[in-house]
Order: sequence, then C-alpha cells, then structure tokens
Amino acid sequence: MTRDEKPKARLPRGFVDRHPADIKLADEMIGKIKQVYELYGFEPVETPLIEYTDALGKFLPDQDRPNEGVFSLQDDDEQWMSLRYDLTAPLARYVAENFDKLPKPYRSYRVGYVFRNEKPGPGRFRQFMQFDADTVGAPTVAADAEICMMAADCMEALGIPRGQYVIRVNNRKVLDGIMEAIGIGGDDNAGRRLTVLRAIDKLDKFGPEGVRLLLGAGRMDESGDFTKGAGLDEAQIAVVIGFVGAGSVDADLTIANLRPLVAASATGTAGVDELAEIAALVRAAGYDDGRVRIDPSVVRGLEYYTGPVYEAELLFEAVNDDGQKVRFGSVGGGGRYDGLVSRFRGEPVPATGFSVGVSRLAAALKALGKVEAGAGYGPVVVLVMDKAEAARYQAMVARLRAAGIRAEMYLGGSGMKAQVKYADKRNSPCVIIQGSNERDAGEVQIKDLIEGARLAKGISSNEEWRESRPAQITVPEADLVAAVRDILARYPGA
RNA sequence: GCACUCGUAGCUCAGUUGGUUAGAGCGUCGGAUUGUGGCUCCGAAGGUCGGUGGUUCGAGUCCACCCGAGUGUACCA
Repeated sequence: MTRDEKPKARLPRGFVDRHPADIKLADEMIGKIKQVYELYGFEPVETPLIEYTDALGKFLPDQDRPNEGVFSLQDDDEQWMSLRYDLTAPLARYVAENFDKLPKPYRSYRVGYVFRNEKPGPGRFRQFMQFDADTVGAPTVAADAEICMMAADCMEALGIPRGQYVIRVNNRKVLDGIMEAIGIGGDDNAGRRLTVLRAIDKLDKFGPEGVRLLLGAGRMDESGDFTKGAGLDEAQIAVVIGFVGAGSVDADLTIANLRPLVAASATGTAGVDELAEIAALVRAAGYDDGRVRIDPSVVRGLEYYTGPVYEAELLFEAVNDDGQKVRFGSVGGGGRYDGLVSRFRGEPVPATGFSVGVSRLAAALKALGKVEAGAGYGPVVVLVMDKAEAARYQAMVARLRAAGIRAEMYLGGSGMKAQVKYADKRNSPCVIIQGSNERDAGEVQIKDLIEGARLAKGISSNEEWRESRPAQITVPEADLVAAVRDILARYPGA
C-alpha cells in the first residue's frame, strides 16, 4: 500500500493542543495547588510516563494482554509497557522500589499527564493532567481527614469560594456493610454488588428514581438503549435508597442514620466508626462548616479503595458556548488504598491520597470567570523597513532585551503593512519604526498599538487614519529604551 | 461496545421533484495606500460534495456498505 496522498494535519481523537492562554492558566493553577501541598509538608517526586504494565496492574484477567483502556506497547524484549492511566499506581511502584530509603509516613505530591484509551466526550480527554498528593504508611484515618481538609484548601486557593464546592466523604466499608445487610455479601454476589455500587454512583446523574430503576429491573435511556439493573427486590431497594439518602449537613445525624443500617455487619460498623473519627477531626479543625461533609452516596473508584473515599465536587452551574447549562461535578477525588503498595511487598503498607483533575478544573475556573482568558501581551516588534539595515534593527532589539524588555526584530519577508499586522496579532504593545528619514535624523518612531486601536474607533475616513498616525511618537534613537519603557508602564503585564 | 443523529471551502451554512461549470457569508492572502493595524472598495486562493460501490442518459441529491463526528448509554483503574 502506497501513501501518495498528503497526510492530513489532524489531531488524534480525544487529544488537545494547548494554547498560550491554556498553558498560562494551568501553570498558575499548578503553582497554587503546589503551595497548599507544600504547606502541608508534602514533597515532590516525578515518575516517568511509562511503566511496565504488570506494575500498573493492568493485565486483562487471565490473559497475557494489557487492558484495552490503557495505551500499551511492547519493548524489544517483548515486555509490555503502558502509559500511566493515573498517578497512584506509579507512586505505589516508586514507594515499593525505594521503600527503605523513604521516610515513613511518606508524604509526596506529583503532577503530570495521564492517559486513558477510552471514548472521549465533552470535558473528557485521552490525555489529561492530574495533581496528586498521597500519604503512604499512615494507617489511621487522621491521614484521610487531613487530605480532605487539604483538598478543601486547594479549592479555595484556586479561587473557588466557600460554599461553591464540597469535599464529600464516604467509606467503602460502609458500602460493603450495606451489601451484607441486604444479603448480597459473599463471593458469589460480587458481580451484583458491582452493579449496585454503579447504580449508587449514578445518583447525581439520574436522581433517586433512576437509581431505583438501576437497582431493580433496569433503565431505558433517551436513545432507547436499555441498561440491565441489579435485580434487587423492593425491600432491598428500599434499604439502599434509604442508605443513599442518609446524608445530612450534620455529620452526627448522618452517622446516627447509618449505624442501624449496618448494625449486623462488623465491616459496616467499622466503616461508620472511621467516618465518625474523620468527622471529629474535621470538626476540630473547623472544616465542618460545609467544606467537608459525610455523604453516603459517594462510591468512587470501584476497584482498589479499601476505606475512606472522597470526592471534590463543584456546586455551581455554568453556561457553555452553546448556551447549555453545565454542571462540572467532580473535579477530584481519592481514598485509601491499603493494598496497592503491598502488592509489591509481603508486608501491608497503608496509603491514602487525593487527585485533582487539573484539566477539568481549568475548564470550570474559566466558566466561573475566575481567570482571564487572554494570553497577555506579546513582545515589542522592531519593524524592518529597510532589509539592508537589519544589523541596525537587531542592535535596537539587543538594547531592549538588555533592558529586560521582550523584543524581536520582524523576521518575515513581507512589507510594512504586514509587519504591523503581525505585531497586532501578537498583541504587541508597540512597534519600533525607523525608515531612512528617521535614520538620517537619528530618530525612531514608536507606535503604541493599544492606544492606537482605541483611537481608531473614532476615525472613519481612510485618509485621516493614515495621516494622523494615532498614538505614534518620535524620539531620538538614544532614548529608545526609556520611551518604550514609558509605554509599557501603561499596560500592566506587558 | 450499544442506540440515535449528522458528514458540501479553514469556519457557519445554501444547493429546487435527480439536470450545464457546486454557491454565499465570515476568515485567509493580495491590491487600492513607495512607509502604518481599523473601516470601505476591488481581487485571488481555497472543494476528489467523508469513502467505495450501485441505480440512472445524468447523482452533492436516491440505495447499500464502510469511515468519521456529535449526543445518550455502558465502561472508567
């Protein structure tokens, strides 16, 4: 098969290019989150994008092939490697590999891209950025409580006002207890429990009625596609629905509601005890004012969590480009994963952590108007009026740069009009003009493009526009730097 | 994966019951303006009508299959 056609310049599905404004926003967000994590005593570590697939634990069950959800490739020695799909599994590998060197508990944070090979959707990409903090080797729920409070601090550091977000906390042991209570504990009901958990997880999407359908016979979606339910009977459904609705703004009340529901289950009771302990720690620190809340409907990650689970949710709605209301929902989450490091080692290694979805949060912050969308000003552009004088223009650029002013000489091949347009597109604050007239007089002209654009609104005739040369000054060449500095001073950030 | 909807210029879209050479607006580039962003005017570039096959004297239009996209749903470590 030959490839005589030109390749199409196109982005792979589910991936995005980032523009200067996006990069600036993400960098600022990362800086703010980093400050919070460091304030709490976490330290950075970086692991590669690729791990051996078995270290990630993503081989298909009973097969010698990686899970389809991860991007995988085979090394020249036939070993399977995969792009990381989260930052937790690589951390577990890192900790297990460096166990003796690391202080325990080990408090670490990591930021970077992760990859998921699944169908992209609005706000869902195959490459996105996460920013995690984890505590490894801390068995008590004090570590979990701390991470919840730190998550709340992150939200506020990012400019999300108190009351417009909530960190919701639940415990997998309580969920397990409920399963036991309705008689679907035990190995032979594992599949059914999964269906029930998934149904609970859909509460914010479908509401209580939708969950009720999914717990029973099943649910038909808008396109007519049918989702098979868990097949619970009315009594079982009532217990689950009651459990999901047991949450209250008052943590004591929530816990009192939960206790009788799992009274018959030792696991469930242990889970409620843990929630009570977290609630007490949260209250002692003053975070029980709506920032951190016990909520039985949080399910979160169906596989490796073993205890407390948490989710950061945005509570406000925004309007997207098409005028539709959008709820951002979950922008981060985490929980306790006591089994993940011990997978590599004989001994148990408790761990808990939290992950911020930077990419999704960035979209939310834009909608909230918390960040300006612009990419800022461009450099000062020195126009090339006379190609033979390039050295002279380059010398001006050097003077500006030596003074700490971002500047460049126009390097294209077009005429003056195109050069000014170029500077305009770069959002340059001003351009430097020196033709033969100015050169002979030992002068330069400086055109303030921002002020010029403002003045242009009052000019309608082409002659006037050209003759008046709005916002343009002439200064001795020796005063170039000082004059540019004066103009830049008018525009903060230029 | 399943279901529904949709593919015409870079973007948004027209295109008559199937009928000559497939159009418009916006954007891009050039000119009017030897050396000035905007406005205005003039001009140009840009399309295998998603692909393949079929029906027909004739297909952007009708049919089949394929590919791609969007939305919902499933999965989501």
